[in-house]
Amino acid sequence: MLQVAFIRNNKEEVKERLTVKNFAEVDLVDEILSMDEERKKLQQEFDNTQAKVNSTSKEIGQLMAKGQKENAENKKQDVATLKSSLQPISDRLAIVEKHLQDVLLKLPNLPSDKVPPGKTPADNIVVRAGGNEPTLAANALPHWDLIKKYDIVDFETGAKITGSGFPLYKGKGAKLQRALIQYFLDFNTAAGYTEYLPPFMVNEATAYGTGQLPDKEGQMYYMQADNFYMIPTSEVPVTNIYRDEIVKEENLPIKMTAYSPCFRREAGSFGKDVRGLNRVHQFEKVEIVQLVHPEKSYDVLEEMVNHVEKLLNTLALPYRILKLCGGDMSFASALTYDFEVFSAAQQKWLEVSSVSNFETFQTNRMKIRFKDSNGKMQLVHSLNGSSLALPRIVACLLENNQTANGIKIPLALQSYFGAESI
RNA sequence: GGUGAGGUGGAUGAGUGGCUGAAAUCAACGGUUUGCUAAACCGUCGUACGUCCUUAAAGAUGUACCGAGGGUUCGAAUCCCUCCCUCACCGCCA
Repeated sequence: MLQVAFIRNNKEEVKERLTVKNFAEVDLVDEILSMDEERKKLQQEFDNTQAKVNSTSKEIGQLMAKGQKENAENKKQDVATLKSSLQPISDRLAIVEKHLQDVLLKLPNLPSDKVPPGKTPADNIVVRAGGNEPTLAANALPHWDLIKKYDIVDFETGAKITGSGFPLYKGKGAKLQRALIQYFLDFNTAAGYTEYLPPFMVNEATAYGTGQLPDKEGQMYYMQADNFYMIPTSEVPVTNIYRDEIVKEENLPIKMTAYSPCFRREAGSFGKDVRGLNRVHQFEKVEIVQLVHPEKSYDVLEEMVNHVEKLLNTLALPYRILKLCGGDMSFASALTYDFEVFSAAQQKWLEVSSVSNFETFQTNRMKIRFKDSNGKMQLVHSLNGSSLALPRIVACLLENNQTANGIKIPLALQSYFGAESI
């Protein structure tokens, strides 16, 4: 959520940058500012009247103490009059504040000035690429055939148990999940990230904090009886660890990592690109999150990108890093790098990580602040990235590493997996 | 699910209708003292939204906030209602 004061002071810039993100309702900015004006006027009126009520009430107390009952009764009348004039003001104020809040929640984050213009994924910029594309045998199979051949993921039974898009991993397939999770977590903690295992359901306040609500309401599984949401990523519970906290400046950066299953309804995204592990409703992911000093967030973003790149390199998969254009960025992000791996049998790039700087967009909602050296309150910046999401890594790994003698497990993973191949 | 006890500032904790935005202690910060550390002493020490003043910082001032939301009252941390959460015990249970 953007800060009203910032919008007030940078109106034209805000509009311009929202346009970069292809945000259609730029007029909301003017609406916000006029509502904020009204809010301030009402607040002032309310405060002044309330101040009179308070001081008069104090006088009444003193008069009562002196036994001047009649004077006190007169003052009571005064207060009653004041209060009746107060009611409509506070009613109106509540409406304006609520409306202002609702509209503010609709505004996406501003893209940073480093964001390239563009509308579709085709406008994203390839920053760099690495790894080597394998040359596969003529009879190479896509991963949805490989998982059957080796009997490691059973979609049909997953669908029987729950529904489509809920894979049932089996045998070495299950162990590969466990090995990847363990390996990723170890890799992250070695880089100074503290490991967490968070709740997999969150309440409403938490879902608002990271921006899932109200923007992505329909994308989360919802438990009506308890008003909980299944997490779409561990970013949600992990970033909220520090909600409503004032952290010490010297404790920044705060670096956290967590494994969790991720639940996504993926409403409206059926059709192509959903075969096999390419798009599922439940998947495993290891996430990294940082809360940092605002001056450092863009350096940290690069650091996180390098971290993920290093991890991908150890898996020896062909990858590329994209800087997302304005039109392809998520609601809450100011700058995002996507990582894609090349799935050789599908001849297709698959997204396996998204590393973003949210600046103060999330922390303003969550009120995660620190007191700077001048004693002023400032919002910290939040960043996160996948390190890494499993299904597409597995898809790519199966396809690219298939041989006549089975599927080769990358060296870095072998000690976790306990074998050199499937 | 049941019963009981609770939720007050960074922490402990006092506070049962006006003198309480909140005692006291600890922590933290600044200073004095000091060979260093420690101790002692002095001072500062919540957040948000406004207003005034100012180039700004600082300062002054108003309002709100003692789990959340309502209510009673001239006046609520304090009384009443609803909800949430924590702890203990019981029940159920991986």
